[in-house]
Amino acid sequence: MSLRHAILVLLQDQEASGYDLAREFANSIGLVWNATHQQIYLELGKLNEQDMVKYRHIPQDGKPDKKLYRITDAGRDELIRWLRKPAAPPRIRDSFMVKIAGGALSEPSAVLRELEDQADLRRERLSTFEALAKALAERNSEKDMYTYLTLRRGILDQQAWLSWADEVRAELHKREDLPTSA
Amino acid sequence: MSLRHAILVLLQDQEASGYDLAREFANSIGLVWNATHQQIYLELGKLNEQDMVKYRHIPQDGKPDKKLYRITDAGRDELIRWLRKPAAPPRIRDSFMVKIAGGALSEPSAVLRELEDQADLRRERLSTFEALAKALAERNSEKDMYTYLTLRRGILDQQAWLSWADEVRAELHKREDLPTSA
DNA sequence: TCTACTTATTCAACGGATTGCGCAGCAATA
DNA sequence: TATTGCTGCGCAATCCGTTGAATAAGTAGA
Repeated sequence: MSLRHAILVLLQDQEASGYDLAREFANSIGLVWNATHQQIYLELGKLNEQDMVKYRHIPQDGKPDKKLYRITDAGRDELIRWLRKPAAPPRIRDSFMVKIAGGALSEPSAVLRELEDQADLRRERLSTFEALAKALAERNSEKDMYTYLTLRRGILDQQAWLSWADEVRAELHKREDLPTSA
Repeated sequence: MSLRHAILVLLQDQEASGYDLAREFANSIGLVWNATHQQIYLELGKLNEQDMVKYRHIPQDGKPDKKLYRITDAGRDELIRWLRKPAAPPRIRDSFMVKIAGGALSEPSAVLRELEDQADLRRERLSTFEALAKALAERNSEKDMYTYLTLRRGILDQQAWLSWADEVRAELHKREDLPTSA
């Protein structure tokens, strides 16, 4: 659980609606970790109940009304408290690892096929991230730095996965008698 | 959701109780991804209802009775079906990324301190994994291979995180005027 | 003109995961 | 003797996350 804190972080800078947050999410942390708008609205509701945020109701014409949320002092306190509290590193929860263990017992070639599919996806993601990171690095602004670092995290993660895939491929070919190419 | 499939994979080899599975989990996939016994018992219950597994009730003296679960044909079918179905790569859900974005706005030094704490943890985990992997590689048995690959995944993951931490450290030092050492 | 997208919020349902608790008895150790 | 730790199972509550859908009105494009 840290979506609530992610929201509080984003609200530190400016007032925003749930919709705004959903978009901002998609452009920063969400590049790597996405949250749906439902989640965000839900969390905003809870934060409001707990007086971590408050909102102004803004009637609009042409567009639907919106609620502009702002962080409160209680919210800022909670955020700081959370920042101080050390967090446990997240677990890897990759179903593909299960497939490797399972596939070897039934269909090794199917696992290899999926390995290649996943690798393609990862390579694609990698080049997307690299392009975005390059663009951000050139602008070199203070505000973009966190987005840049987030992207770097994503990049290193893809690279690590791809290296792992190389090892898995080699191991499987070594053990089974499988063709060298797909 | 792939705990159910992880369980089915483990049950392919042998009959096991929930307790056994919890332990096996801790020694293979669970090195990297842990599941609690509650989750496992719950999942076994559901799998049983759906006839994916069946069990024999084993009375014991000295110890509490146990249920030895075995995979059924329906379970094996389900497993194969799942193995064939391509899965989406998991998202990175690391609250530390949120902290970086948040900490810079309030207390950069606290974030750096936690970065080092996390790095220590990761380094520890890394050397544990490396020791285990080395031992497994020497035994070089067919059955250990999947555990070995799982460990390699964990190792590469820790290394990637540590590289990222180096970048974060460098970036933060570049921007803020902070001392070079902790 | 009809379709599709954007802005904006919310409800409902389900399933997965975590936390906390309880029961039960044996073995080892402090 | 008292405490801890291991084997073994389970319930209940809560939370987190995903999917799907509904409502509502403007605007851009085929």
